[in-house]
Amino acid sequence: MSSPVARKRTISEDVYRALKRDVLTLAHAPGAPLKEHELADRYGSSRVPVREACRRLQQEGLVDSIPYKGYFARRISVEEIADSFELRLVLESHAVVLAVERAGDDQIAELKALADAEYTREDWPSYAAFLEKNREYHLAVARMTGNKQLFQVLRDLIERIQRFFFLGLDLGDFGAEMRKEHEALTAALLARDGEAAAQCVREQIRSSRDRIMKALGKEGADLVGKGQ
Amino acid sequence: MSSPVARKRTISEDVYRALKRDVLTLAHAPGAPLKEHELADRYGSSRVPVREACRRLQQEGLVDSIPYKGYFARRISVEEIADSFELRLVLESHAVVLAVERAGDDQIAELKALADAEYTREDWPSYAAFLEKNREYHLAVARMTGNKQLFQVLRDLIERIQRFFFLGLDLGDFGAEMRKEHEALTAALLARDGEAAAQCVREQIRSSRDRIMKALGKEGADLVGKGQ
DNA sequence: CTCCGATGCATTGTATACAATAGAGGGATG
DNA sequence: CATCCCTCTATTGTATACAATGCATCGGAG
Repeated sequence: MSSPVARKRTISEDVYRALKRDVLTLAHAPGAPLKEHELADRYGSSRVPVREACRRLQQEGLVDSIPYKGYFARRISVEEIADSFELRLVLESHAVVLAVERAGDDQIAELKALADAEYTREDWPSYAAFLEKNREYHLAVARMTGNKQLFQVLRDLIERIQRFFFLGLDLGDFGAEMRKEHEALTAALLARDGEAAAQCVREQIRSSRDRIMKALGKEGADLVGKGQ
Repeated sequence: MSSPVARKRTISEDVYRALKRDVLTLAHAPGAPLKEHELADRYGSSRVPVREACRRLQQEGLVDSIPYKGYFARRISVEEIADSFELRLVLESHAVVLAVERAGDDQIAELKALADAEYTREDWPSYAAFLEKNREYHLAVARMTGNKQLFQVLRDLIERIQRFFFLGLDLGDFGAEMRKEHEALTAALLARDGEAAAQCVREQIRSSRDRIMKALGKEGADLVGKGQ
């Protein structure tokens, strides 16, 4: 699925990757203006690659564009959070059913290496690495469907959802829980039990959503919009 | 859902819309190189807006980009067709269930105006208009879910699928069939019968897919790639 | 004091100039 | 005759110059 030839590097591509990373991790806060010249300095290019990166991110739903006003890191609303998890529930619970039907045992076994993520609290890099590994796990499952369209849609969605976890909410300590959920899912996949796998995924997604929603209710009233 | 204020017009936005339309209707054949200067002439701008439009379409999966080689209207493969319809089946059959739960009677009633599309064979503009109206019907249903994330994903997917219908395949005469299917779906929605609505959608999508796949098998071996 | 409009500045939108790359074609060499 | 390499050209990638727009500021009118 990933291109075997090393893609030619362009500044535009580098800026896109860097800017996307920074938007996903909220290095650019939701709603913050992305000034072309500032970004050009930050990423070491001229305005042109910055603009191309912004346009791509706009199309991904990570950036808003207002003509003659500028680009802005997309705001996060409770509506977006609710909608995103609802969509993810549909897509991913179906994805695992397809994975059960189509993945090889070897592919499923590889998941185990991605299922053991942990992090130490109050340690941002560790937390970011944990989220990254968790995302890789889910993307690996999505890839196993063999459906590239589904994979790409789910990948983009999961990336957008990543942002919610960087809001600085107190989500409690969910490393251990997530690890158990991953192990249960991997087991269900290996057992070729689609319904059990789907159930795992549904629980996991609801659990993530509930953690965020609960934390939002308590402390996040000012962090996110109410969904215009 | 659509912004009430008239968005400022920029050349970049105009080119994006025009180029997208032309890619969707295969005015640019799958695989055809999109030369920046040519497009700039065609759409009456300089290369900059063309490049921005290409970047956006790249992110939508309608255009491929190869650094220092150029942009290309994305090729169509049987794999993409199969994957797209499989994904659409999941998304849209779930969407109608949500629509049943959340849409108002008035919204559903508005569907009737979009359900009566017809076309005359061998008449390209009529055919294009028919497909357009059909798409609007499905987008209206997607909108009724109230889930913007789902709507946008489904909209992009349905747009990509539109391309398949411009391949020039002999799909038979499906105007009447589609109209009946739309009426059945509208009725199911009004009756608030989610399962019946989902069944309608599944049948409709399978029917479309089968028409295309069957026609491809007969005449389209050279029109599309075999995957990868 | 408030409101309104003009003016200036910061920022984005667009065009163009220049640099880098890919690919084709041709000529020398074995 | 095949092969390699060089050059030349078409095309894209990037930087920069200029135009258009939005916004804040300031000054005057009421």
